[in-house]
Amino acid sequence: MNYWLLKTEPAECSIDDLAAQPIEPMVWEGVRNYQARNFLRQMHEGDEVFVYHSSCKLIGVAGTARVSRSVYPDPAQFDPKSPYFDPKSSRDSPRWEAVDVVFVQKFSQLLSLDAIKASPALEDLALVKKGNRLSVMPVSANEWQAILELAK
DNA sequence: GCCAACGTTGGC
DNA sequence: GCCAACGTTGGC
Repeated sequence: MNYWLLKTEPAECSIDDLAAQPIEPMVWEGVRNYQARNFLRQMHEGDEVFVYHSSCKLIGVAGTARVSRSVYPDPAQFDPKSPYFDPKSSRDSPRWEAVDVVFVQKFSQLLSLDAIKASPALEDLALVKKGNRLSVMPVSANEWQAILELAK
């Protein structure tokens, strides 16, 4: 079992949107960065993920979800109406990947980016490394536990 | 809106 | 394959 952090803009897909469909999986589409895509490829069914709200007022980890379907071609890349459409991609050789995730929990209080930065246990978290803008990144087992503790 | 820190593109 | 120009991310 592995742990991950997925960034999302809550205006697009928030922890509340996930919570609103506790049974139906959410298609995690639109990742358009090769390094992030390569992490998607390493995700397995059952892996747990932090849902991180970015580009918004309350920045931080809002809750957790679980991978319910491992990697498959991102349907949005084939859809001309989608903002994630990629004309250079084809069904024969898709460029981009998606996974499905299902809601697990919303933290009673969002764990802010400030609190994450202030935690010595999280100083190596990829999220707070200088210049890291990946929307999909790995989280170690220790970091996973540390964040859960801080979110209590 | 600013801007640092990237990633991507395309001419050469 | 180099690299300048350009685009994007995302916190502030």
